[in-house]
Amino acid sequence: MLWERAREPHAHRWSLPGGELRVDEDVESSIRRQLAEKVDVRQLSHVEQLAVFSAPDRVPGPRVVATAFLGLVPSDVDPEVPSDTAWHCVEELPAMAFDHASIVARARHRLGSKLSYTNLGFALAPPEFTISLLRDHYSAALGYRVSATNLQRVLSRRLLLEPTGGTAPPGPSGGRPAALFRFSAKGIKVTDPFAVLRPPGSGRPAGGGGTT
Amino acid sequence: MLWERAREPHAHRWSLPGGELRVDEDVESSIRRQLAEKVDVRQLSHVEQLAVFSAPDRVPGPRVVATAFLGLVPSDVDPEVPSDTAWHCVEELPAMAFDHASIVARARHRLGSKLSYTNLGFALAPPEFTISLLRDHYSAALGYRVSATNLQRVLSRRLLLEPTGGTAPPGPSGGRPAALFRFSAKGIKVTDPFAVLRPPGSGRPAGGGGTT
DNA sequence: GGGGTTTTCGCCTATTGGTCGAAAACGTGG
DNA sequence: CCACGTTTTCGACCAATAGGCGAAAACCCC
Repeated sequence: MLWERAREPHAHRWSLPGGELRVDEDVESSIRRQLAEKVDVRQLSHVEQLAVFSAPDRVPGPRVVATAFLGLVPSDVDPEVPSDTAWHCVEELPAMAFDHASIVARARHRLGSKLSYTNLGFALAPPEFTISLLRDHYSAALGYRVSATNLQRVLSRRLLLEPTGGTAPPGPSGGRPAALFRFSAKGIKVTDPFAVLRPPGSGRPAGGGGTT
Repeated sequence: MLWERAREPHAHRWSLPGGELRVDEDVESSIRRQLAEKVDVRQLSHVEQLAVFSAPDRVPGPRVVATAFLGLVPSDVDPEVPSDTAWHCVEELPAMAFDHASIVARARHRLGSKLSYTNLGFALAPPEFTISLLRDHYSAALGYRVSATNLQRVLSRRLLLEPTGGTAPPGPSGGRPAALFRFSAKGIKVTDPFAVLRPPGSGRPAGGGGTT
């Protein structure tokens, strides 16, 4: 989600939402506030620090240090955004202001990596979803085709998929109705690493702490 | 590596090395400068951003935002450090100033996680090393016993180990001389994630960009 | 009811991680 | 110099995971 800058520098170029850190908030509170106030995005399914961008010349004038975040919104929510703001497909991004293009590149890389070894994929989907929908999100994020068969098997083995019992109606061209699933917390708990060679006894990789 | 604070606040408590960001440097240059100037640590085998710590009350007085780093030094180099600075074993850390204990906890978690899915382990070892030495480093970082047999096989399969042909003399209690290895760049290139389900053609997981 | 479509499931294979025990190559002490 | 303890190395074997393929299931429309 980008908004079009009105003023110089870099007028009319697209930039990431953000703003200044207040003295009484930490960086995560700050980005959540910016997103809520400026573009009315409140239903973030995942927020994590990406990196600090601090090159002295990253913006003209006095140096600005930015803490970049990766934020995800489920695909079924579509927040109303101001007129100067719009969603863009990551495959075809416009010219962006400052170093924001490299920030986006980092975010994409991070998301792609974490999809395979965390349960971050569920942050992209609605509470109830079909395997096909989930596969489409994975494909979009990863940039290549993903097998629905394998995706379901891998996630099932990790105990992350729980059938709701319901089914979704097929599309206009027919087809078997897809079973609905929800995310199950019985499996891997965290939204983060694990899989460290293999902790001592545990057959399952152990969960770690927060968003490291 | 910690140094003991002389002044209030938190006098006599141990804290992580660091300092203020200058206007003409980015955060990584800054931490490298601090380590070189203050504690004469110049041979870092790996440096990566950990996270921003920005709670308004993390230090007394005006708010200080810290960008924390994970830095690794090979086990064969032992930089001379000032008298108020000392190496500490992560298993038995002293009381630490501010929120530095939580920073260390994050760093440990990050290192442990990345050991299994990156080649970060080689940053802990000298240019030439035995499997036993490498295993000891892995064990220390992970906090549990690691099998040398398995470590060697896993790393070999990833094409990361290259035998030098030489051997290391056995210890005072005898034993077969250990073969020496060096890190090979033929395998996974990056010091970072990959293993994304499985990119299209590639039998090998594809490498990504920098230190994301 | 037949043809096209989409999902689901079962079988088969390849790769990876993990364990175990034997063999190799060294010191040492009688 | 020869048995013994020690450490490393290597092979065999097993379990868990990932990926591919095709058949069957369940729906649409005509």
